[in-house]
Amino acid sequence: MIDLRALREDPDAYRASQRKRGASPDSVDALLSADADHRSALQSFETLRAEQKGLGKQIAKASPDEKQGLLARTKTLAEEVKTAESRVTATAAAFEAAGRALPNLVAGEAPAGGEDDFIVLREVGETTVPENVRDHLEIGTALGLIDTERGAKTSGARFYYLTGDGAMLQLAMLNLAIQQAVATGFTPMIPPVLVRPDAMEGTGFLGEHSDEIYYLERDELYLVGTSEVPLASYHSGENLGDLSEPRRYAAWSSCFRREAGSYGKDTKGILRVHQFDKIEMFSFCRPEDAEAEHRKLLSYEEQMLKKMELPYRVIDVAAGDLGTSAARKFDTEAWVPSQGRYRELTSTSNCTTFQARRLNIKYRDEQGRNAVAATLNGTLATTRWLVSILENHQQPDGSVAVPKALQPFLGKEVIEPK
RNA sequence: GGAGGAUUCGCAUAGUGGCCUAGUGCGCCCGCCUGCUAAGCGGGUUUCGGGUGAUACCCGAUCAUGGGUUCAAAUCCCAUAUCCUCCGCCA
Repeated sequence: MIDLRALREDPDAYRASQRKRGASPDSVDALLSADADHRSALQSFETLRAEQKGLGKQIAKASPDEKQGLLARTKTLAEEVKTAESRVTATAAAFEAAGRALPNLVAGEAPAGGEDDFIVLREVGETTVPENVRDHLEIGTALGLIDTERGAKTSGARFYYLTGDGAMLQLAMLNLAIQQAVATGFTPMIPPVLVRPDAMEGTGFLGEHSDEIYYLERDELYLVGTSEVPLASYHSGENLGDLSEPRRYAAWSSCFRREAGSYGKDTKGILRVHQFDKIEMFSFCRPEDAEAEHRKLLSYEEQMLKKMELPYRVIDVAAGDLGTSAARKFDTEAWVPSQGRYRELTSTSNCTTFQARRLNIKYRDEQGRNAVAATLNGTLATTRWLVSILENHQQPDGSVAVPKALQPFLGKEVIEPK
């Protein structure tokens, strides 16, 4: 949800933001007129209601004779109040719908354009394609780390088992990520992954992503596609005090995605699956600190990538490819030798006050007034990372070298063929 | 699955149709008093929206949520949600 006062003050900024996303600025004007309708309906209702309350007080004190006269007038007034109120309800619904239709104001620095208009901020590490390169599925199958056939037998396409050292490798990576997060001031969390409609709605996932979400109809619960949902919802409806320090959480969770509309895309291996595990960082902070916090989340992601000894690049995602809630987004993409290109491993978004406004998350500002907080999220590790780890660390003899940082968890330096 | 109870300001509670402009206590904020501290005294303190740019003032909404009855609802009626207790079933 957009800041309406800011919108009224400077609608052009929002029109420009829409154009930058490649979306129509008409939705800005639709919201403005819905807002005006709603406010005028509110005002006429409030005037009538004030009159009704005043008369009610007179009646309470009036003598029986006077009462009769007053009652005649209040009866018609009651009708007027009722119609005015229903007009308020109707305009409010239209206004809310228009409000939901407008995505967050894009940050000034974010590049304009669509999916392909990102800017590469930096490339780190050397990308190589080994001779006789094998993809992660070949490696994983040969070493007994990944079993997609039995995954399909049990659950269908895009499901898999991680087995033996494959399971250990993932646990090692997730543990390392949590450890790093705790060391940098995050509170570790294991959140619920089944959530109610209002939690899903509040984080904005029921809009553009609704096809992606598993829904348990009998129980009216959604399976989360990311722990961003339960983490954002954690403080919903709360006032977080002065927020002089950001509140940071890092959650481990399984994530579930239907991958509707991705038929034929990345069908091999574990690059795109219905269920995976993830460590997600989430920050609540003052709006003025959000940009610096965003940089921090990005730097934590890069730290993890370096610990995994992966070549990667950082991109500044273009406006048209931002989510509804994001004002700016940085992705990191790791090198995948078998494909000869970079693939997204992490994504960090600055949602400014957009998400928190919907979830009603406040803090107390310098003047002691309640104000809307900012929220940010970022990925610290996911199952997909295994793709890049296995492929970049494959060795000519068929083994895979374990990154140094994971060796203590795994108890070995190399995963050897059996 | 079944039966009961609960939901009121940050917390605890009072409140059975107009006296609610929601009381009280705790907490918190401001002040007074006082060698210091504690205590005591006085004042303030739900949240959201609008007038409106404004910390003042005025208006409206807000007693879990949504409907209804009424000139008038925290209060009466209906539905729903959540929490708690108990029973049953299951791991």
